[in-house]
Amino acid sequence: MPAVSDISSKGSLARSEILMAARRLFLTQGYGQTTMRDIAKAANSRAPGGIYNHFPGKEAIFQALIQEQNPADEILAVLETSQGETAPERIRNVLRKALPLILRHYEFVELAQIDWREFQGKNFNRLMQGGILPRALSQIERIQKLPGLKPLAPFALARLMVSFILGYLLTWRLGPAPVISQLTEEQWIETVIDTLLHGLCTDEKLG
Amino acid sequence: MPAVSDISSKGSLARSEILMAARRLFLTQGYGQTTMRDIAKAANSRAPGGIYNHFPGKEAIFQALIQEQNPADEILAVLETSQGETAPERIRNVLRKALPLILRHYEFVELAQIDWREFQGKNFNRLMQGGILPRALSQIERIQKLPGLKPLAPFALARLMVSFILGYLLTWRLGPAPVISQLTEEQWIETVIDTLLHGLCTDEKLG
DNA sequence: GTCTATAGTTAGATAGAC
DNA sequence: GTCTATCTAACTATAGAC
Repeated sequence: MPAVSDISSKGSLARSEILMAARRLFLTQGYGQTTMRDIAKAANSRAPGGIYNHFPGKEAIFQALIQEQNPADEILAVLETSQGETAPERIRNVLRKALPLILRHYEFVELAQIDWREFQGKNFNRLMQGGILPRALSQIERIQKLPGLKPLAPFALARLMVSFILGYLLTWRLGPAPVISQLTEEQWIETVIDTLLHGLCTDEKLG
Repeated sequence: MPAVSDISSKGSLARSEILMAARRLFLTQGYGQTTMRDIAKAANSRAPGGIYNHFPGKEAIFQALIQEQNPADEILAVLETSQGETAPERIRNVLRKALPLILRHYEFVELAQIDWREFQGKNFNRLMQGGILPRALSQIERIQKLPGLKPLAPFALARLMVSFILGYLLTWRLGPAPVISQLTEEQWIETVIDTLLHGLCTDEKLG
């Protein structure tokens, strides 16, 4: 039996079947509406009791999803390997890779939302405390010091970039189809990046 | 006894006490963790059974919160009364009013989030179907036709503005204190609006 | 219209055979 | 490590006195 604290024990087939079934149900039905019986049945019709050989309880299943199925490494890799001599080039290159990447991991955004509503963001914050947040912030601060940007307050670029990414994700998910289908995903991404870098206005300053 | 479908029956003191107590608990503990007993106790130590004189069940309390405590009218008023000859002026005027307004109603954003996770956005969508979404979209489309903007796809301004607003709200709520406290709320708002209108880059085009 | 008391259900979790 | 069977606790909702 894998010990509760044995994070590395992902080898068990049953364990990952339970995780996958729970993930699907949490995302489609919500956490509160999903019972241990639901999870057991969805994980190859197991017995509910058997789940407790792998997880001490329902919340532990959710915690494992946040800890083990997050895209943090991929996103940090994009930030830390981005190319470009000027800040605008770097920002464009980062967002061109990061936006589609996060879109592909949109389900994790929804898990984070569940964590926020059900557990006050406890599990997501714990994940961030593991060094992810400072690593990301310091990378963005480095970009902010490159040439090509207007003067900005400390961390302003970080907030604006995160703000853009979140706004893009949520409007992608929530926006009514007639709006979203106006452009392809690639076209929307270029539009968003152009707006962040150069704004909406024509060059003759009016506003 | 107020009929279940009698939307106008907000006169009852007990009813609004129940709504306020439920709202507070849903926001702090989450919907799933809040029981009818909790709500009854928080609403002046009522008996749980008494709640059923005012609402047919727990979900009906939540529905009433979404339907009756949304800031849609105020936001539409900002859109529909905004001044300015050019698009950039209108955008700046709208966002200067709308961002602080929505920030003051941030709790409603959280209620919408609960609706999204617990009820697949059913109640929020029902609210939008009542004419709010088309009214807002048509106002933004009118702004997009004013002079001063680069050419944009249909609805692109709408998506970008909503995206900006959502990103601003969420980073305000989720951002770590060291980042958010760099500027005052007014300064952040001006920074966000300037970025949306004119971009992050210096005027010599580099990116 | 509000209370007490409770019915009826279902949840998370456990025990012990295999 | 998985099963069956079951425990205990908590839930929503109802019935009926006042």
